[in-house]
Amino acid sequence: MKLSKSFVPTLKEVPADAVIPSHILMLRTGMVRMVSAGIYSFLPLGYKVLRKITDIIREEMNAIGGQEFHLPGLNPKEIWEATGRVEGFGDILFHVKNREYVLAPTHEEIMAFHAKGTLKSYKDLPQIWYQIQTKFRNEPRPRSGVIRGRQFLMKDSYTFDATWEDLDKAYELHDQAYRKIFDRCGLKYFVVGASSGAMGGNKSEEFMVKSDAGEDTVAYCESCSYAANVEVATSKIETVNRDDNSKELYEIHTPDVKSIDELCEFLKINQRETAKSRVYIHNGEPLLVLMSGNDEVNETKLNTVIGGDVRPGHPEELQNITGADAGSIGPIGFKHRIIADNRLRNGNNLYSGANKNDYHIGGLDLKRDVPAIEYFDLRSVESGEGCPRCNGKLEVFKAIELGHIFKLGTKYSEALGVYYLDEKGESHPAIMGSYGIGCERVLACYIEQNYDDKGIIWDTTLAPFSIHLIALNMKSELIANKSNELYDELSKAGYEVLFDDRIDASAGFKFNDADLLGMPVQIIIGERNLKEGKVEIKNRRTGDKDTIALDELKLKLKELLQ
RNA sequence: CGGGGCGUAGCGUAGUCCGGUUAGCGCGCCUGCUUUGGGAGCAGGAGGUCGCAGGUUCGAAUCCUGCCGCCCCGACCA
Repeated sequence: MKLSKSFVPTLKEVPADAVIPSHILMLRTGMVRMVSAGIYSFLPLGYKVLRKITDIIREEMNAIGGQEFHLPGLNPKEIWEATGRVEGFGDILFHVKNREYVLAPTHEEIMAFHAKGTLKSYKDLPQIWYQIQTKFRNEPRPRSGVIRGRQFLMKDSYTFDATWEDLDKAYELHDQAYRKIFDRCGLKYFVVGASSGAMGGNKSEEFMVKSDAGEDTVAYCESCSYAANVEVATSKIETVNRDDNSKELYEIHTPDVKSIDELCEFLKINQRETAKSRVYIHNGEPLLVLMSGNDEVNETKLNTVIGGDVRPGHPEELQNITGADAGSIGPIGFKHRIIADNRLRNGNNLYSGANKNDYHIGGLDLKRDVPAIEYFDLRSVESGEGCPRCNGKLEVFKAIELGHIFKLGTKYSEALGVYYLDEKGESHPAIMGSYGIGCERVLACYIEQNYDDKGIIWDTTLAPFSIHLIALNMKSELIANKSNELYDELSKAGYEVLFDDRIDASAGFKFNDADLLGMPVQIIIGERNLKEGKVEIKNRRTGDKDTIALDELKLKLKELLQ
């Protein structure tokens, strides 16, 4: 492709609205342009890369027996009402104003609709159906460029099986296919076991990429690949001491001491000798949660453990319930349910609030003084804590979800009537699985992992072009002729070549554009070298430059672009 | 939906607090000449509903009211 005739609007300056590297670089390289919040147009260069990603996905899906569909984005609302998901999705679902249609945010319903009455016998199963289609979700806050959009491209597949064992196989096939896809795309990713949330169903795994732009926080162990969302992650930590002798309870005057840090400072003690109190309102009743030192209450874990409605108490409520303000609350004299984090189990000689402002108590023995206490895992793991599976250390960081595989079960087949007859002629709902990949996220994550201060660094697999041919001065007849000749020759040899044949762009301008666009190999045609029958070849990733004879070029390219 | 920031030419911005000529600058764009190994030089030129609507005023980018849009943090989220 000749740059002089192409629409590749690169930007020298950083657009004000872009913050994360992938967003900035996708705008600067002219891959995408925003139309509205969370709505992007893909320009030719960006679309070329997106196509390479979907081609890889398609190949790997076909390899496990997937059959590609093309489904409508516009869906009758009726079908969505059948599964209760008009309500389920709520404001996330886009509604069409002048018809009873919705814009599909995913396609379980439509796939099940097609399966109904056609997958009639166990002999028709299993099936793997997939599509690569635009989804619509009215995200309250689109962000990070293409990573969270209101309209986005997703590969979604759905499996229909007769038995749970067969579902396991379909799930396993997807698991393997996803690993191949992300490996081929050159991404560093990891896999997290997750709860399946609003999708309904049993087991699920998320394929994640570490990134500050991520929306999930995960704990990961480098040595054994343990990975879990912090909402469920556990770690190996030391529990608090239980001394041989329990002291008696005693009151301490602690003026203006509110936080655990202040208490530790005031009493010259370690935070593990303290029990922090947090008051929640659970189904209308007060609930005291005790944590060791500065450990934070993980509200997701709390919710899972006790169920129902939970919220932190308001300041006035705390005063009414305990007679004290936050910072002076404690378990002694608290007349409602008390639960504590496992770390505090059976601790004694602890310090805690006295339910009286400016007073704390010492000598607290949870076993003796709070007999009705219940222990649960309630804390969030932190970086540096021990991996629960091996002797490694956990790292806690933000991550982007690239793909998600679910064992759905029979929710949709039952709601939409996808039943088959088994060998005995008995009717059963088909057992479904659902598997998604965010295609633009693959692109954005690749860039997040492969850039430098000059621009993007493409590997050959996803690169829009493998060779960036730079003719330094197109007004020189020698250069113009030779570079055009090379362009034809390399194109015929099967290389995808981006030819910077712009007549008025200066050398430096072309170099910087080439580094920004980031094709794996640059071939630089300059007058000096050319007069000696030589060209320069540059490896974008390493920055290595070689001046080589023209007749060595093909060999060198083979070496660099294998 | 809560908090914060922003909206001036294609992009990046100054001016806004404290109202007063023709709204300034850099990049980009157009024309001509020169230049071509790391974002060229000179000369000339085009391009603006100052987000929108209303108000105050002799006079509004600037002050007031309402609305819209965009970014960030939080809440929410396959």
